[in-house]
Amino acid sequence: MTMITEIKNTQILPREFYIRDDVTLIARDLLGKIILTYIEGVYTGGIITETEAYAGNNDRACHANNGKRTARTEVMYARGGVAYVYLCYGLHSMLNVVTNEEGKADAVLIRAIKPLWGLACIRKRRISQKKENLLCSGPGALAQALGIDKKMNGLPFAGPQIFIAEKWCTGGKSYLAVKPDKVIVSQRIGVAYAGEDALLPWRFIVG
DNA sequence: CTAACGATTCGCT
DNA sequence: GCGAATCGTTAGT
Repeated sequence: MTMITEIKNTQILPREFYIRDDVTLIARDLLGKIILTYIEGVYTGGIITETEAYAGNNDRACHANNGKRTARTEVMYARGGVAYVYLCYGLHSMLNVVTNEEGKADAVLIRAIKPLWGLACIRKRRISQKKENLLCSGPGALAQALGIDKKMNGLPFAGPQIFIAEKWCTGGKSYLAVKPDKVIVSQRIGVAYAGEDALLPWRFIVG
């Protein structure tokens, strides 16, 4: 009964949010935003707490560096606001937010969230993880917690399967994205192969 | 076709 | 701290 009201009050991030040229700015701005998936009738999600920026040009850590086009990277060239999901080490799905206009292959890797919605379901998906604070920390863990895999590659963050929002209404309550008052900046994880580009301060954590 | 490896995680020492 | 798990993607033969 309250469903219609809830949907109406929810504020999905507008497409313009993603269509900006500075991917590091977007990576920062994503901190504190609300992210959820809707799978088999269950919403799971939380607040974004850690991101990394990857730039299509002049960033050797980026899969689509300097125009590299393969079947896997193709979605990175799409218009911003859709998901880039790929499998890492044969077992972990990585969730990225594609940004910038069509043809510019920037993306933001979501590395961690603070889980708030669908905790029972999240714990079920993360059955092997006993520590509550590690449920959604790390890109592979986070994707597993939210039920994200390659099937979600290319889906828009405007829903209905995956959402990023400024405001989310559920259970008669509304939640606003929180602007972190402190952001810790550091080098990106696991990109040593990128040479000098591995040193770029493009990892952002809510402090 | 083949081989090497990765934007990682977890359990064990 | 170390190493196994595990397979799609990629580049090279």
